[in-house]
Amino acid sequence: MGRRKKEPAGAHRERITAAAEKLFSCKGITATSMDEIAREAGYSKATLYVYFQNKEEIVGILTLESMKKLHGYFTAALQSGGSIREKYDAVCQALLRYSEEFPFYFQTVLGGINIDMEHSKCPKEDRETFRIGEEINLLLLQFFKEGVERNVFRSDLSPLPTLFSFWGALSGVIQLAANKETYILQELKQTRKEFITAGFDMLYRSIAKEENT
Amino acid sequence: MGRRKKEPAGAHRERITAAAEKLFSCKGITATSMDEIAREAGYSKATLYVYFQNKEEIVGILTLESMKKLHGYFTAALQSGGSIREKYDAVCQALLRYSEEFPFYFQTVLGGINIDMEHSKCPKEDRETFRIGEEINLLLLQFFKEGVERNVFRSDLSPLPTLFSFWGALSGVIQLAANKETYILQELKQTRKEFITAGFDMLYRSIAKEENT
Amino acid sequence: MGRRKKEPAGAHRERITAAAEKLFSCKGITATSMDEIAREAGYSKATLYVYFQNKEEIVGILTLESMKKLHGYFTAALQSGGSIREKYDAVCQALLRYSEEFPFYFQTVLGGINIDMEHSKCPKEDRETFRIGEEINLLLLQFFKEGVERNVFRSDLSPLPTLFSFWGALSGVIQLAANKETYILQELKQTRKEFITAGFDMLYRSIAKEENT
Amino acid sequence: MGRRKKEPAGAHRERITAAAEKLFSCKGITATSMDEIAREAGYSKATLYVYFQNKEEIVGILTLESMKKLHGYFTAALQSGGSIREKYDAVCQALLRYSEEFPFYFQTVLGGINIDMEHSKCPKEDRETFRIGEEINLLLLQFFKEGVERNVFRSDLSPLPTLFSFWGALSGVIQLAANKETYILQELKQTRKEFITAGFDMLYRSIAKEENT
DNA sequence: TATGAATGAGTGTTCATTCAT
DNA sequence: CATGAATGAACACTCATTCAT
Repeated sequence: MGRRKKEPAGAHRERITAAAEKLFSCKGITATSMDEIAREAGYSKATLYVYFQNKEEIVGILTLESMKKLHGYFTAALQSGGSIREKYDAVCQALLRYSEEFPFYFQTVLGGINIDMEHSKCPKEDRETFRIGEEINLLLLQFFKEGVERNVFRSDLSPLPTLFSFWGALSGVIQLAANKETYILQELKQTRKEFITAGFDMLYRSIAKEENT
Repeated sequence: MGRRKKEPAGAHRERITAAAEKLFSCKGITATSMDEIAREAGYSKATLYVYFQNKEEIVGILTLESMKKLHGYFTAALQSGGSIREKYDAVCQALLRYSEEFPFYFQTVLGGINIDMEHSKCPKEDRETFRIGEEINLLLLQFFKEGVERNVFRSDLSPLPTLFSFWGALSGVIQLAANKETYILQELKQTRKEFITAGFDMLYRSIAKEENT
Repeated sequence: MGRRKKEPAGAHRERITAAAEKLFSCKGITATSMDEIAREAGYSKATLYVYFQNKEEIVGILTLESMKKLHGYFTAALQSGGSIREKYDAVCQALLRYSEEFPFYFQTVLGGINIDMEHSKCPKEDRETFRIGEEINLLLLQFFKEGVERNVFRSDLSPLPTLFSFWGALSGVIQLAANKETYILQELKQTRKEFITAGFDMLYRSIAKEENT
Repeated sequence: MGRRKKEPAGAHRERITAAAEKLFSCKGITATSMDEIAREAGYSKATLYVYFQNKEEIVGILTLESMKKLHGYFTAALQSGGSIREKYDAVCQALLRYSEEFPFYFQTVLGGINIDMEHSKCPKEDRETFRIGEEINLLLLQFFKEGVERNVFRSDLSPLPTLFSFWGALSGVIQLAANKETYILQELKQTRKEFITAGFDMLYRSIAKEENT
């Protein structure tokens, strides 16, 4: 009868999420079946349902984890003392790194996080993901405002819309670079990294004051 | 029951692709079944396979069609006499319009068109899609060069990489605006159109000469 | 085999059967999983199999227990001194009470108890259930005979078949009342109890002598 | 396996419902899987879903069909000119016959038909089943009233509640007879039919005027 | 040409049960 | 004794695709 304390969620959950993450990265989320995750993790399919309620929960947990990492990357990028421009580069690199580590959540994060996230019905992982997303927005917003105060970023832009537009643009460049890597290499004679770096550079002008470009 | 009159096979194909397009736009490509397409088009499911090898071919054809339309939109946008800025706006609106009319091909076009497109194995529709994509690139490249020549666009940017980066950025803004419409409305107090227009504006600075912003 | 010096294993079994009974009453037998029983009882799922061979055994034990209760109810109903009619009412109320306390065993008891009950293969609980069922039959049979002797019940009916028919009829009325409670309320403007009481009344005439109705 | 030739529309549906009915009768509805129905009908499982939306639809159709038959049996029983008593017997036999042909719908009909049947959401088969059930009620109600008018049935009973009680009692006798057939044979030395007939007889007294018993 | 008929290979999910520790 | 871990077998349902006619 002695109730056990909540154990630090088992190594099983991690093995399973690791397998799922691997497959999701390769083939995408919907194209990955629970059967495949089970096989990859070395369990039977039924075992997955011992540790997770359903596929959605696995996806949700992985999305949350990725979001936490992204938050960490951004925090690190912005805490590094340095010029606004240096921080800008660090932020861009942070998002790039994230997109490489979590290609499919990158899409989800770009695309899917929706309205009622903070409201009732959805699983707590998703709500937490949303909350961290909001924190990230705040982080970047403060950075933008700092840039404006330091006279580096343009002061005629309203911060929040700019932040969102910029986020979209940055993600778009990264996504395109990922999707057309070979094409870029062949036609532009550039590596993906070179291409993206040039893209980040280009986008910098859209928010920087003229004298700082 | 109703045997059709003899019609050019093309008419059947068009009826089918029209039905498919309608459904794809509403529910997405993977969420649309061949059954539904057949019902919508007024044919039996088996008939679809008389006119198309498989679902992929239908998607490919529709992608090609959408690409042709995009080409048309861009051509029109650039032929309209006007300032570079006016053409810039027209080009942006063209892409926006395309993204609204063909939300799912927009993603495909952004994301999926791949390496061996010009090579052997893939269906000729996909190759044609690729070819028109190349033409679009050319179109936009000429516009960019014209802008540079007219001293409106920056001359320190290498044209082709800039074109691609910009394409990615633009698409990213449009995509984000579509995905987060409600969020934007609630948090930014902006309609999607307002948000996107501001985004296009912002991005203009990334390629325009300082004195022209 | 004197080996139960320590914790009475019976206590565990009781906790488990109590949990099972609670859930069976709420959701039905098949809709209740071993997982839920274990959770409700505060044990691990595997532990259930320490104390019970399988789910069937739990059901069997609970059925037996319910049968014992029914036996008790009938005994009490018949021991209360009183007229035949009063005892009749008490017996009916006893069955009604049982059907309310054990809705699912009621169905089992009505429906399922079968042929080879007294023979070899089936678990001893089921055999015991059967035996008590027989005792109940005896009890009711004596009551019927008493009624005949006292000139209250008709003497032209052969006791055993009448008993069974009557048992079926009574159960049928109770069952229908339970299943159509809402319907009865809406169409008949009667509560379930009122309906059932009237039903018991009606059925009384089928066995009572004319001058006693 | 082998492909079928063209057949009159609905032949497939009939083959499938026939197979389903057979299995439902043997093993019960929930214990019968779509796989088994398919095998029994000589189709693949997927084929079932060509002809029926889901398992529920099959059940619903079969329930409706059985209800129609029951309605027919009752109508025939009541149209046969004859005394009230003769009609009474015919009605009882009709229900008995129904219970033999459709043992599981018998249970459903006894038990499950519920409140909102006539309302919005449920499939049209279920609504139709409900409607026919209502018609049956009317039929039997008229019969009861006729019996009262002809001074054969007791006039002190309110018709509708009596009808329902009686329906429950009758069904209960039939059900018990079906479930305990062997037991009855062994202990009562009666065939099921004999037992049931005696039961019907017994129940007749519960509604008949004394002088008519 | 057009289709009615049919299905293999999945999909996520559930659950009673086993067994090493 | 108790359980954490694991699973085989089943479930209802889906869908792109095939083929005889």
